Amino acid sequence: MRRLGAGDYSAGAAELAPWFLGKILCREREGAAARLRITETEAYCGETDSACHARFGKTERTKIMYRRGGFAYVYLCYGIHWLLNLVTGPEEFPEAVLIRGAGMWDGPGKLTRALNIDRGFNGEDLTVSKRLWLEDDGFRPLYQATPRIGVAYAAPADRERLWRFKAYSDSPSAGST
DNA sequence: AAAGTGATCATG
DNA sequence: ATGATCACTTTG
Repeated sequence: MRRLGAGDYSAGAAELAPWFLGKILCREREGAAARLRITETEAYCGETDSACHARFGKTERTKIMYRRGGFAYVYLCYGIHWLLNLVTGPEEFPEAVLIRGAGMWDGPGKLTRALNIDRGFNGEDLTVSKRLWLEDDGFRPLYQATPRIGVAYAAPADRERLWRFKAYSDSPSAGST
């Protein structure tokens, strides 16, 4: 069991999104740590990705995406849901991976609701945080890649990219090594 | 199928 | 200051 460090977040989002599948999302509160295996992710890849929040450049909201990988990017979606993203890549490359499902929760909004993750986690450094981090226990699930959800506004080429990754199983016994 | 919800961003 | 937009969820 190993906490992910800055080096683990240094590749691009499209490469890391499937790699995050099977990693363990750890949320500590009131002395107890919830550990949920990540089952679904999506990659958002920089200013040239017309589905990415950074498509209009660096703003107050997106500036966290321009930091080095390993920070959390948390934003409010549709006025209701806080969505958790993992910033990836080197400084000044605004890429991030949306966590769409983990453990028993499918849906990015349900997950953050269950874990009490809100705007207070935006900018959290997951490589050192005492309340939110990722661990690797070696499990690598099989997965399928599909187009991303909810990006109808993006250019056709970006809509079609297979940047959504879903594990077939969150149980080590049913997956590969 | 469609509403509910409010931060964010562009415009004035 | 105002209006359009939106990486979702729930209800019918």
